[in-house]
Amino acid sequence: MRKNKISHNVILRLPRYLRYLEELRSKDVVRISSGELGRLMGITASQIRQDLSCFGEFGQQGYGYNVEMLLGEVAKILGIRRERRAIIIGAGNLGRAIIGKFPFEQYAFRLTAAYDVSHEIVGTEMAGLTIRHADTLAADLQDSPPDIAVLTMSGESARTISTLLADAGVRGIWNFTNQDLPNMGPDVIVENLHFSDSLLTLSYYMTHPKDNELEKP
Amino acid sequence: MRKNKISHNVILRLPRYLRYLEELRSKDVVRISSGELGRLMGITASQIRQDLSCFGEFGQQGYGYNVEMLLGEVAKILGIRRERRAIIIGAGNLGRAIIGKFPFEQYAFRLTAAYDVSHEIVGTEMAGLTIRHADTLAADLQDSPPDIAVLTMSGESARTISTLLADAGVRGIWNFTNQDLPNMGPDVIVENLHFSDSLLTLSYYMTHPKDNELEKP
DNA sequence: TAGATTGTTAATCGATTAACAATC
DNA sequence: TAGATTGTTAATCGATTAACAATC
Repeated sequence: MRKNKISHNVILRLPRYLRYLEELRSKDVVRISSGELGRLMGITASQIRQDLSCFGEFGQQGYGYNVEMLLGEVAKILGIRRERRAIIIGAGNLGRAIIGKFPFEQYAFRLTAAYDVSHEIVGTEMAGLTIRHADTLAADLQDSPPDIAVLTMSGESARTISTLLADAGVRGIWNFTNQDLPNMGPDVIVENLHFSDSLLTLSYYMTHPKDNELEKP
Repeated sequence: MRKNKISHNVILRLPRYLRYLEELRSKDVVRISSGELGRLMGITASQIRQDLSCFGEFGQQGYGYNVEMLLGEVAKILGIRRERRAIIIGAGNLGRAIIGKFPFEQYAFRLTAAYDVSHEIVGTEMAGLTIRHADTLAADLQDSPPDIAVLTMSGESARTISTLLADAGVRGIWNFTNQDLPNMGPDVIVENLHFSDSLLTLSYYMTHPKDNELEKP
């Protein structure tokens, strides 16, 4: 039975389910029970069944889940379906790493434009894209804005640019800058990837080893 | 009063407290109440007081918290104190972005070595570091291992290298690869930064706009 | 002093785990 | 059929919010 409101914790686990199911499929595993999957992932079978039940009934009593089918369902839940367009703003080292290495296609995204302001970078080609000058961004957005924008430039311009993007109809922002973005209303989803928050979490757990204790029965 | 066990949720909020306090300090704000800070951060005053009370008593009735002092306390809780050493493995675009731009010093880390396997990269200098060949890693670790290692190479070698690191006494791994690392026991803390999990979370919320509804009273 | 705001205890809310009837 | 495992309901556990005495 579908729940009305899906909790954030459930949503954060979905990509993990996807990863484990992909791994199982790559190993040609056909079926998996919540018990086995739970052991693999280090979570309870109950939690898996509870999580999945938010979205539908994907298993079969006495059998478990078909890996291929469940993978497809989780992908669908996560929105990996028909192609969406992405642009990236900032083609410095981080931007280049993402342009060159990140498997957008795997998640049904297509990177269609990249921007920078450095005249050494603008005009160069990278993974089939010619880097454009950020000054042309506003005009480029006029026609048909992309679904998401990836912010990999330095932080100062993050707030201005994200407002520009939101106004142009971009509905998702994947924010790698160290800046928090202004609230752009409920129609624009922002996902932050704050490197420093992550390092500080590591730092905390290294400083307080006790808190990391956990045992499995 | 200090709690015995600090919940993960509390720990994840600490870096955010740090960021907001830094911003307040940069604006020369001297004191802040839990109420004000809560309004700023979009969380309840209760939660802030509850969170902080896990670690000690940092406020004063009728006054609130001294920004400078609380900032110092949060930094201390997060382990930002005397210098710790970090090495980075992988000096491709992502590695270079981190070597060049990430403010390790701000978090009391000092980047002391960088490794790669490409002969085009090995030997080059970057932010004062000469990139070393990864083959020398094992030997380099003998003397005194760094506190943490940052994994920014491609994923295939992640498992092997992290075992090597753990055996050498590295106590923290900041993992940017798309691989999950093997369990290296309670003494080695792993912090994953899975780009794709983050993009999928964005994708989910863009696909299910309803779940993102939230209102403030 | 009066007003403000803390730290903490109690109440509420939500998430995880356990249990089990349904059924493949 | 018998065994296994689901989806779901109930029980437990934990986290957030509210309330308030203490006190600056």
